[in-house]
Formats: sequence, structure tokens, C-alpha cells
Amino acid sequence: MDKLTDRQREVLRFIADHQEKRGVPPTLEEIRDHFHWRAIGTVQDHLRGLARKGYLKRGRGARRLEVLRDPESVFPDDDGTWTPSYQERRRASGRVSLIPVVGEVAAGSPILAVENVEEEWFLDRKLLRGDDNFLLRVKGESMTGAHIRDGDYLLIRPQAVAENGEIVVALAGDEVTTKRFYRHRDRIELRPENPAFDTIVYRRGDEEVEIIGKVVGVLRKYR
Amino acid sequence: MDKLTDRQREVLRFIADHQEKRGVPPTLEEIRDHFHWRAIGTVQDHLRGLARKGYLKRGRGARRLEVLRDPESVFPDDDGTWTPSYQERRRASGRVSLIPVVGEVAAGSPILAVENVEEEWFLDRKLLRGDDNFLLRVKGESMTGAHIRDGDYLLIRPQAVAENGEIVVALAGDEVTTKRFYRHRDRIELRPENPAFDTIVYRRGDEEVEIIGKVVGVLRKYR
DNA sequence: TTGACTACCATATATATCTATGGTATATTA
DNA sequence: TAATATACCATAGATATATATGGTAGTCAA
Repeated sequence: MDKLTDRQREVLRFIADHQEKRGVPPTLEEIRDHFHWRAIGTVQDHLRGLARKGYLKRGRGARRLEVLRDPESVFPDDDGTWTPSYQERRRASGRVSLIPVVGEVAAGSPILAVENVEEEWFLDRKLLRGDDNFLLRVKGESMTGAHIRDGDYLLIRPQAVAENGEIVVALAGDEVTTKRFYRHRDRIELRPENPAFDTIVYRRGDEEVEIIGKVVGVLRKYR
Repeated sequence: MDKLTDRQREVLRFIADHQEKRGVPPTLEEIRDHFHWRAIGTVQDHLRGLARKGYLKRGRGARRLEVLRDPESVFPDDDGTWTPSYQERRRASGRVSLIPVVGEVAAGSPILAVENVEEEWFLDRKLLRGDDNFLLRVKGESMTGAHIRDGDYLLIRPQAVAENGEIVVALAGDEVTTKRFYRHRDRIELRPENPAFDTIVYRRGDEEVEIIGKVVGVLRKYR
């Protein structure tokens, strides 16, 4: 069982992540682009290396990569499978829900949210509030004061109203952002939790502000 | 939300199963062969139908099919409850694990960890790393600089070693704490991420420091 | 009876994707 | 010092895969 080089490990990591997130392995071109290489041959070299060392299985045709062993993620069984007992299966059903990650939300300057299901997470229902919860990936640093980091996943409960001080996801025009919500008589404020960013203020007559939902949870994954 | 024909349902079913079993969506040829058709155009017809009715998303390139809605997976019933289908249960099992919350961990002055299972959470296995992960509830404010708050749940991967800078859960004497880990030639440092707390330094001859595990995730629930 | 949809077949063509080959430069090991 | 492996670049060409187009036949509703 040969050791991997750093670069090979990175490539394997990318393939495993891509498989996990998008549901399909990447093409060679996608790997090349991810690492900002110019030559497809570079990808071939790495794949050959990974296959030779027994970490990757290749097939012919498009997207025919299979991660055999992932140095960073260990599976329960030797063969990479996991066989849940009947009991375990029964316990799981009814206690988890499949929650979609519908895109990114800006914690910083508002960006367009990409509203399509990128991946799905099973979440314990204890974490959920009400129906139709969904997840958004945080992009940006404006809510670090509330301990929400770039890359965190926010669990959102859809609702059109919010209390002052609650953290919400809001739509202004067609831009989505997450901020702390404050409503005054004459205006609505969306306050970041980072002195480097400005509060966004909306007054009557300005463009519409729509609250998409309230942040009811945070998920973070360290690499 | 248009109804599917029987044939369309079968095709969608095949695509979903293929994705689940092989990890990749099928090619049009594979779909054709599965149904013993001779013409690839037949597959195209069905894919068009499924896409038009909103059950399937297509991309350009090979194996770019994504099942959006699976008619066999059940959504909340009228009474608000949720009856998972056999399919959904199958998908869930194997994708979640039951993770125990084994007590509290100090992010502040070390306190005794109460090592008994208080509750259990189902977590998506994408969140886990390796075996025997467990959860600890954070007590204290010393890791707020790393955006870990009082009341958060830490997902721990048991391991006895750690890299410099990683956030770990460590046992010193019989007190458990979470800190950033640094090993130097002559000493081990457990650094908080809050200027109000002091770094804990262990030298040779001092009492033992044992790393219980590494923090691989964070879960937070707002009330 | 016309139109719209389904469910097939058949073939040509475009393009996405992978393979093959050969090059450079730099480490590491024998 | 030669041999080997890594880590990249560049390009030609093969092949896997998808799209476009145009058939036939059956069903169903207007």
C-alpha cells in the first residue's frame, strides 16, 4: 500500500468530494480546471499514479473514476460498505429528513443565490423547526461576530416575518444575504456582525425586502 | 406537477437506482440496454418527458442526469407527519449514523466530562470522519474566537494524535477541555481562542495530557 | 377527424471526454 | 551518476456519448 504524495492526495480528495457533492465523479477536464492546470496530461499522470497505488479504479468512458480507499475518510467495513442492521434501519426511518442544500448565501456583499439543489443532507429532525427547512452554504465573512463562518451551512426555516435581532436570510432585489434583522417604524435594517461591513438600510419606497427565512441552525465541517 | 406515465416512472426509477448503486447516473445507452430498446431516441423521448414534467434535470456532457423528485419518496402527509417510503428508508440507512452525545466539554476552565450517553443524534455520514464519532456539548466561552459557542455541539473523531493548530478535546488528569493543540519540542500547549483565558502549558514531568479526539464538526441550534 | 401525447425505431452528426505520445524540469534513490 | 518518480505542458486523434431529425403506430380528448 504505497504512500500518496501531497498532490496525489489533493487530487483524490477532490474526486471524492466531487463524487459526494455532485453525485458523479469529475471529468478529467474538471479536475484540470479545479487545479488550474493547462494540460489534461497532468491529470492523467495523477490518475495513473493513484490507480497504480491502488487508491482509484478507472473504467473506460466518461466519469468512470471510483475512489477505492480514501485516506481521509474511513468506512466501517474493510470493503467500504456499511451494512446497517434491521434495528438500526428502523430507528433511522422517521427520525431523519432529507434536507436540500439550495445554494449559497452571501455573508458580506449580497450575491445572487444559486437556487438549485446541489446536494442533500440527512438531518436529525430534532434539529429542524417546522416543515420545508433547507440549507444554504455561507459565502463571506460578515457574520463572523455571530460565529457564522465562511463555508458553514445554515439551516433555514422559511418564514416571511422575523423578530428584531434574529438572524435571517433576506432577498433584496434578486440578491440573497444573511444578516441580523431589525425593523423600526420607518426602516428595515440588515446588520452584519463584522465591523468591516456596513449595515444595509431599507426605507419605504426603496426596493422590496423579503425575508426568506430564519436561521435555526448551523452546521460546520472541518477538513 | 404533472403525473408520470408508468413507463416514465420506470425510467426515473432506473436512473435513481443506478445513481444509488453505482454512484453515477447511467448513460443513455445504458438506459436503452436496460429496457432492451434498440433506439437511443427512445431514451431521449423519455428524458425529455421527465425533464419537462420537472422530475429530472439534464446537463450537457456525459452522465449529466439528476433526479429532482422521486415519485417513490414520500413528502409530508396531510396531517403533517411523514411516512418514509421503503425506498427512502433504504436511502437513509447507510447514509446516517446514530451518534451519541456523551456529555459536556469545557471551553474555559477544565471541568469534569460527564461520560454517559445523554441523547443520540442521527447525523449524515458525510459529516463524519471514520468510526466511533461522538458529540460533546460545549460549556464555556474560551473557543469563541474559533466560532465555537457555549451550547454548540462538537463532533469528535477519536484519535490520540493531532497536528499543530487543530482543535482537539483533551484530557488532563480527569478534566476534559477543548482547545487548539500545539506541540513543541519541550512542551504541549492547549490554547484557547479568547484573550480572556490563558494558554495551558504542559511540560515533561507534569501530569499526562491525553488527546481524546479531534473536532471535525460543529452543530448549533438556535432557539 | 384533427391535434397532442406516448412509445417506439433508425441514422447522421456534433461534441464531450479520454488516450496516446512526447516534451521539460526537478527531486529522490541506487 | 544513472535510474526512477513526480509534476507539469502541449497536441493529435480515438471513442464514448449526446443531439438532431424524421419516421411509424396507438391512444385519448376536443
